[in-house]
Amino acid sequence: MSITIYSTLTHEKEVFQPIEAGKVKMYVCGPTVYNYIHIGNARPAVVFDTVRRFLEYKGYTVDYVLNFTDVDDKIIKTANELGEAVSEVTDRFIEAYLEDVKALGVKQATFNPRVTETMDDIIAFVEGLINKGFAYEADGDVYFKPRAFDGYGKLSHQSIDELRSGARIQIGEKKEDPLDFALWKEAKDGEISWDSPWGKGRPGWHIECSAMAKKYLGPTIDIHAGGQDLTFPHHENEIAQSEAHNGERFANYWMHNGYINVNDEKMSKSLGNFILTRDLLAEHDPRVIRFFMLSVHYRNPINFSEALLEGAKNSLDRLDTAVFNLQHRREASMDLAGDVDAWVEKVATLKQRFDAAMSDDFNTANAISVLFDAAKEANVYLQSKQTCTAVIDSFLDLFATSMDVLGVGSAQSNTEHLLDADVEALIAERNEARKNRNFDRADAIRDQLKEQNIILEDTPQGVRWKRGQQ
RNA sequence: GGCGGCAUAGCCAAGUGGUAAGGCAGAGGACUGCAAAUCCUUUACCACCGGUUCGAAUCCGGUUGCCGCCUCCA
Repeated sequence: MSITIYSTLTHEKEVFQPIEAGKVKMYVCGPTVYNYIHIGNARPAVVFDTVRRFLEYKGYTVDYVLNFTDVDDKIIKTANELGEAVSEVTDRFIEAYLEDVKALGVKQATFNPRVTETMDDIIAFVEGLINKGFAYEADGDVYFKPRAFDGYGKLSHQSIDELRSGARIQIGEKKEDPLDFALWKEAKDGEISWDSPWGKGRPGWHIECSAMAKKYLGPTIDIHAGGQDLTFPHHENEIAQSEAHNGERFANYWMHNGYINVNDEKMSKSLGNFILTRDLLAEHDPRVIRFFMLSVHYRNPINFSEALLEGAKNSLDRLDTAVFNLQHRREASMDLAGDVDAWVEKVATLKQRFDAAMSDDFNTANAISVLFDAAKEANVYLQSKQTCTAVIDSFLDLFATSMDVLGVGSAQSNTEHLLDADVEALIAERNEARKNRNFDRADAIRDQLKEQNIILEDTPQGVRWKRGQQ
């Protein structure tokens, strides 16, 4: 089954065809590291990690590049305010980013390049653009001329003249045209800087991604991704720089995720209405946060609230409980003939449906609904008087692999840890009491254990237990 | 002003031509000593008005409302 991807370039779903068979070159714009990330920043990390996981599940080798912008105005400002070196600030927040994102189940990128470590490539890139006539030096600065690049505006679907009316000329600008944007900025006094053919300075924002993508993935990449707000100007400029410089198509598929909103307004650092990822992680199960983000298609906005997160938790509980039911019942199952094949076939169909949903522009919302159907089927099967290990295993395998694709793993088994001997003794005593229809005593024991956060459940296959909510 | 997106049950959310998936919450029932878990049943004039079509939530035009980009932003 082929995978389709909605590309911002065409506003259509396109069949995914990698440049190189079996391989995917993917570039995701990473954070500017001057602060802890909020959950809006976490969404692309989670979404594109899921894209990557699915591609890997389909057998592709994915080269996944996520850059860190570790020099920029805001970083310098933050460093000055804190009285720290730029590198102290960036090291700290890069580490924090990686921690946050790891907690959310995001796999490590193949490469995590930093601007400050890619300076030679960036400078060479800028030189190349000047040599080809797409850029010019102006008193220590270097600017790119969008008008020199045929096709500027093709990603954001704006014509160059319409853009022009929105552009502003600031006093003291050295630009020839208001549309021009900086590739290199001359250093101000005392500012962190690098030597270049144009004097001391540092790169503009957009050039880093063009240089890094080329360095780590080559002139043409398969998928370039990022938040919707990067479409213009950032990605538009990247295309212009890269295609002007390399003379070939920059990226085949452009993916942009929607925002996380608070009260239907975009969550952003500038609006100040953000929720820090680590604050949320401190109070909620990371799996729930990730599941919440994936319960909506990645291109649609998500409205955030505690109530909605609670709903996501309850939903995920249903899947976890189904897995728990399967695991528990597996112990009492056996090798059976009967309608085993029919059930295994049914599970295979569910798996195909999951695949189909994910193949359709990574429709995680639909993929998750398939898992709920699977939970229903599994529970129906578990009502059988006798269950077959092979069927249960096929269900368990379905949940394990598909939840791994979504990056929500299966919940670690609640019964992983053994019980204390005296708890075991109490359970035994309760079983005896129930046998003798001494329900007062049985219920007292159940209540007592509940206070220790151990929940007892009587099933036809005997009593089972799990840890309650903490 | 230019460009783009969205409007589906109490809530969340899929669904691009054939009379509306899934989850949460609610109600009723079954099962259970009681619970839990589970199963069954139950809830939609798809923002509004026109049009195209045998047939539209889905396509076209218009209206209203909300949001975003055009400036740092995931």
